[in-house]
Amino acid sequence: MASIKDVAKRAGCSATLVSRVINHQPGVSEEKRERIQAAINELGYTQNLLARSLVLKKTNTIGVVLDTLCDEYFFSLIEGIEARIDHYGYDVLFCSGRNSPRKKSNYINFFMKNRVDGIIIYGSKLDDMAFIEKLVNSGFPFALIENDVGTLNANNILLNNEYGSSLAVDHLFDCGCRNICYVAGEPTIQAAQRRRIGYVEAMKRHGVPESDLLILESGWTEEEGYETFRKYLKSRGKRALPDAFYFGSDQTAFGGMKALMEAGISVPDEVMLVGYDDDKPRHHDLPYLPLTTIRQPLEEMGRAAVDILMEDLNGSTSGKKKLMYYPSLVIRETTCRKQES
Amino acid sequence: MASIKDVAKRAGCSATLVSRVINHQPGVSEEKRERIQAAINELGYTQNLLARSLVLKKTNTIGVVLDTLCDEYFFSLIEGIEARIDHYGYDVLFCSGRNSPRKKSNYINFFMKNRVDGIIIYGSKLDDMAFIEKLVNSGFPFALIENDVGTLNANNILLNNEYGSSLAVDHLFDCGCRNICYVAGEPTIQAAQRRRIGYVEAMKRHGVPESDLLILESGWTEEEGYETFRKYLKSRGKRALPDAFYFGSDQTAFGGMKALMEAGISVPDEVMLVGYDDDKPRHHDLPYLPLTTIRQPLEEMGRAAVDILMEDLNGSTSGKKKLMYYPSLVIRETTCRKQES
DNA sequence: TTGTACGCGTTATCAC
DNA sequence: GTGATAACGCGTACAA
Repeated sequence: MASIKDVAKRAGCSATLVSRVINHQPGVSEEKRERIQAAINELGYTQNLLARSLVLKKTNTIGVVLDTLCDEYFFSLIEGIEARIDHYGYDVLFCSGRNSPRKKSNYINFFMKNRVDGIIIYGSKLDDMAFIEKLVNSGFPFALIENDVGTLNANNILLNNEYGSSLAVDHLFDCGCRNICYVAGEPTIQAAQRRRIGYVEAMKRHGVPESDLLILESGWTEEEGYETFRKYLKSRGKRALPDAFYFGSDQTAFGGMKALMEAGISVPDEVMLVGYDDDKPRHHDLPYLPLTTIRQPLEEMGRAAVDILMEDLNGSTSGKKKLMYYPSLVIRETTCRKQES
Repeated sequence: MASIKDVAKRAGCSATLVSRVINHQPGVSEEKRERIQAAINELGYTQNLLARSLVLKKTNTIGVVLDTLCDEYFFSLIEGIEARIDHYGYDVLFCSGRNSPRKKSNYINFFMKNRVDGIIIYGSKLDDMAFIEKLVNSGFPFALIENDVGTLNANNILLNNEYGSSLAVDHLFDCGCRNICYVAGEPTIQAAQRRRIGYVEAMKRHGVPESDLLILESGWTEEEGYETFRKYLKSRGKRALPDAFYFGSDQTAFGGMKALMEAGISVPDEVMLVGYDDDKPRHHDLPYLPLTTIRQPLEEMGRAAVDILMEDLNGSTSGKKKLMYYPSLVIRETTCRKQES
């Protein structure tokens, strides 16, 4: 690979002038500029960003670490990040933790070794907390989405999951439901815990004593939801169902819906369903009913993450920022206001 | 940020020893090793990969450039790449051209400036050919998926689109269809042209004269497919439909299916449908019929791209490699063998 | 306008 | 086992 010196030699000048030409800086005579440009073309020279960033102590790049790249759920977030980053003239690099905390922290470490100026990290399992703490102590600029670091001094973009649960429960009460079962999942995920707490609080607010609460434990995939509901329906026999199920995740809800439909139970007439995430079914072999759900403003959060990180990078603000976003209710066909009888 | 020299000073030794410790190399006394490790922890030192890669002339990283990160279609490809890359101990960085050829070439240029050791590029619009040529001439290691560069000397992983079309047409003939309309789209996409050619050839092989061929032009999104079919159905009035439609893309097929169902036309009884890509509907508000389609071995291609690139990087082979993959037919519910009458 | 000299943080070479 | 030293390719004071 041709270096800046090779170009200089060929153009018959010093590397300084070549550097100026590459970076569109003034202070080069037209004649030299042309000769240098010609030499660049002849040699097929490209700037070595490694060396450049090394001396500049700046890469003009930010890294994004997600749990996986293969989940539609992240599309809005990615679009938000991409849309906003151009505004700052930065490049974005994405990588995936492939659903492994170890891989994820590996990639964060990779980025921290001066490969990027700042990192945007989505979510995390609870057991990553030690890692997050190390990250905070390192002083490396980053913004963390959907993982509450509490009092730790970090840029933190959060979603109010308790509020989401209250939206769901309130809506179901509006629809005339009283006996609402929560389908919980993945206790290692922070959001899952919060949604569960939100459910309990909302039910209590509606006057349901905690001892009357129904909670079904399930994994958060469609398959697990399906299995959970098959067993649940089987074990109940002919006993009456709750008025409604509120699922901590849409995927679980799709699985549950499938099991209910197969059992001949009519949604929303016999039982109403509310999910969480505004996600889509992964399978398409069934006529899934459009699911009432809780939507998170992911695109907006992606843009905010970029903005916050850039502020941090430019040192325009001193402290770290915490932002709280609120989800909204999306009413579809698995819930409906029942006729007053 | 603490540098290797800071660590050396604190540990009371030279940078050389610190380097050995970081890179797990032998030739350091146990005593020094411990003192260095302690200094590293106290200073919160992290290796600067920029400097390391600069001197090593190697980043141990490959870059992947896709048209977009927000399309399920790429999931298998991404998984294939990720699954295989670990085998080589490399890191992968993804970035998206955001469906803009300019952005895409920007990112390729970015990667080429010594940020990665090699690049995997998916697809391309036909008008990128000039850019591809530049890329080839640069000598930078890369593998190009789904874009035939012809005689250009490049690692090229291809899909036989003509073969896919012949699978579709043959299957429809098997189902008793004779009058098969091809729904073409996006002439700027190489694959679209090939599929069209494949359709024409297959029909001719079945004895249908070229002048009898039916081709409907349409964009490749679901919305465009829907609009195309609404207009088409309207303009035809009561005249008979073809026996079948073969779509150059599943998305178009979903749109067409929607329009057909709305018009009260029964699939597959009145008309059969075959798509291409083994894609999923983007919308879920309709009970889409599982679509018979042509599936591409994207995961395998992703793995192959990594393998080929690594061979190239290690210089174990001299020339560039060309690989041709063949799609397969996936029979679902939009086609069926009709009863012999 | 132009060139020299130095430093960025790292690793490899070669003495000791 | 240990430590100078040079080199990677670049940007930038500073001097000319």
